[in-house]
Amino acid sequence: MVGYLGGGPLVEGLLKVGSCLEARAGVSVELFLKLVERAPREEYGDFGFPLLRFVRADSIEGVVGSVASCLGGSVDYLSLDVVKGFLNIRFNEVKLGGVVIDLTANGWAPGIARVGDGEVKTIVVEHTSANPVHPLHMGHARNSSLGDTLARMLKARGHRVVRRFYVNDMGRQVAVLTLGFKILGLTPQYVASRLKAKIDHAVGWVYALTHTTIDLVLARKGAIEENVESLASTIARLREKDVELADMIIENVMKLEDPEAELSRIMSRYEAGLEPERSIVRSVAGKVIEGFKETLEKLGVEFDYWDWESDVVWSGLLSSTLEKLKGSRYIVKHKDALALDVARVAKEVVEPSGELSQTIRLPRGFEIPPMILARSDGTTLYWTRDIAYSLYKFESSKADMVVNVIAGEQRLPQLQIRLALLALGRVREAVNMIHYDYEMVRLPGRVMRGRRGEYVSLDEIVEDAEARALQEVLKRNPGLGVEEARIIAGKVAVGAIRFSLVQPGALKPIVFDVEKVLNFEENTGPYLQYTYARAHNILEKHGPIDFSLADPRAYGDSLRRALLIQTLTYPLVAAKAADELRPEDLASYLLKLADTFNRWYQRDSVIHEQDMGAREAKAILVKLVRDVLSSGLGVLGVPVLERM
RNA sequence: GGGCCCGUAGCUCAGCCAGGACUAGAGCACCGGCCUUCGGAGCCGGAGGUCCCGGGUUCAAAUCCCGGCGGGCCCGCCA
Repeated sequence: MVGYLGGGPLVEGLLKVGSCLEARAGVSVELFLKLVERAPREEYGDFGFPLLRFVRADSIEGVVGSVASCLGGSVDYLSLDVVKGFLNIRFNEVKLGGVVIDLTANGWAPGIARVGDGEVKTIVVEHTSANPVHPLHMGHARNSSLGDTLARMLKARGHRVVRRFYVNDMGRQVAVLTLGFKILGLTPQYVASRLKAKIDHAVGWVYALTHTTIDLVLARKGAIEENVESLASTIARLREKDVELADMIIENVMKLEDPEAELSRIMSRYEAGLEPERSIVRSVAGKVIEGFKETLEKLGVEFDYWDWESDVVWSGLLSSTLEKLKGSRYIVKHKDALALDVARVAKEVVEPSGELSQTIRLPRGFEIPPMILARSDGTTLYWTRDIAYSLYKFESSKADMVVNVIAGEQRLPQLQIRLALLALGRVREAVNMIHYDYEMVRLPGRVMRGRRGEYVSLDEIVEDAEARALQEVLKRNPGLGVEEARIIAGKVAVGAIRFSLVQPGALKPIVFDVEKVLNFEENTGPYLQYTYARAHNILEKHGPIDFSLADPRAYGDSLRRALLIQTLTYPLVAAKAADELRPEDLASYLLKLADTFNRWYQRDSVIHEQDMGAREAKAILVKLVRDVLSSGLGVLGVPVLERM
């Protein structure tokens, strides 16, 4: 079983019940923790476990009696009983409260329960990995928010976490961009200053213009199916920004007889490390990455490593991996190209093993197409490089697990990569490479298309949110200086954006709605930030807590009691959310906690409390809430604020 | 044509994986109260639902299975 260190008295109580249940009823502690849940009604107790699923109805009473005697006197602050087939656990709030008061006096605060010493893993989280050809947009924001939150959760759980960004600089997209800059013969810095734009935005403009013009050429030749008029109008729209530069790109691209051949040439020259492609790509993509960093920094997202796809090739890692693949018995020729028969890997390696087919996630009855490893001209494809990179992620960090935060549209290639790892005999890596998939953010009625310059950039969203937050802050705190208001507004904006992207389950399609992100009311990040600020200020007004005076009998009141139980559940909820990679569970827990707290403090004053024992006990409750919010918001990357 | 994801109040979502305490919960918007505050980004109350549809399994289905429908994504010597 996984450990839950430092979970506090409530979690320890539950764990003891779980281990007694394991000893006396054969229900594993793990299963117990999975199924135990808050009781829906107070009269049932605090937590319930559906024992009827595991034990015959007529023997339930006996089993629970046996569990109770197993517990013996080891925990005196909880009791068990049976209602409607559920094993119900009720905490004695006065005894539990007493334990908590002592612990808190000695510096304990609820945080994510940590795994045991022997269970610490090294986990690589690769996320965002946007193509360095245009600025980050809302779609990437969901990826970054999820990825960064996962990394924070796993780290708080006690694991070693390595955050990686994979720079895709070898694909056609970068080649398109390189063509644009080759034509211009200008640096991205110069273009940016001419356009008076942030550098990644300026590069994005060159990219969209070059790409769309290429497509126009191809469409006219009938090589691709795109509407010529709509391409032309996109070009006209983009051109307005800087007619002179635009015309250079447009005219020169139009002159190309075979743009596709030109792109291939650029790609293979870059793959070979030749100039000027090498310098152009590295400098242009490098500048875009600088723009990414600036944007991500605002959101509190950082990386440990920026891995360039080209380095995977130039370091020889790709060729050595390819050599190993060539030695595999699953290698085939597919229409003259070197390919891997991943369908056969699935049939021969995965299917016979029930365990593998669960983790590898094979779609049922689906013909998995062969995976082309190299074009007939010998150049490689991005997924071939991704096989090598996958191995690199494991090896360079000695990782036990790799979490790839990648949109759901890449499910098939991700599956093929896992199968390729199996073909190489790398079972451990295949099983421990998790595709954390999420559905993409869409604009109402259409998708965001970087190659047409159609997207809502993340910088714009952050700016809008900051402006909106600033209005709110100034409205609510007229006395605040503008500088301080700006700082606060920035944090509120980040809280709003990150929370809104992490709160819905990752598989829910999100249609982007500015108003929704800019809403700061209940069920939002700012609502939680506000609740934290209130809790903090109550404690400030209250002054230092005198723990020796705190009287746990004060926790008999039903809202206070609810708050006590709820805050003490945090270590378990957060640990489970981390283990299951479900940030949304943590988000909804925090919202519920904030609701309970807001309901309570408005009708049960702390600093006006006359009874000193109750006053200090209540102050401790506020501290528990504040500490939980601080931990939870920290994990979600929502900044905490003491004033707002 | 095949595969995968999603479908719960007008809107955004939780609950589904591990079926029972569900008389299906929140928020937004709407209606009515709290401007006598430990800061109203809050609190109290109201109204609002064929849990997409149809079968099946079960003592019991929003939850599991089958078949549809609707939306999205994928099935390329693109990334």
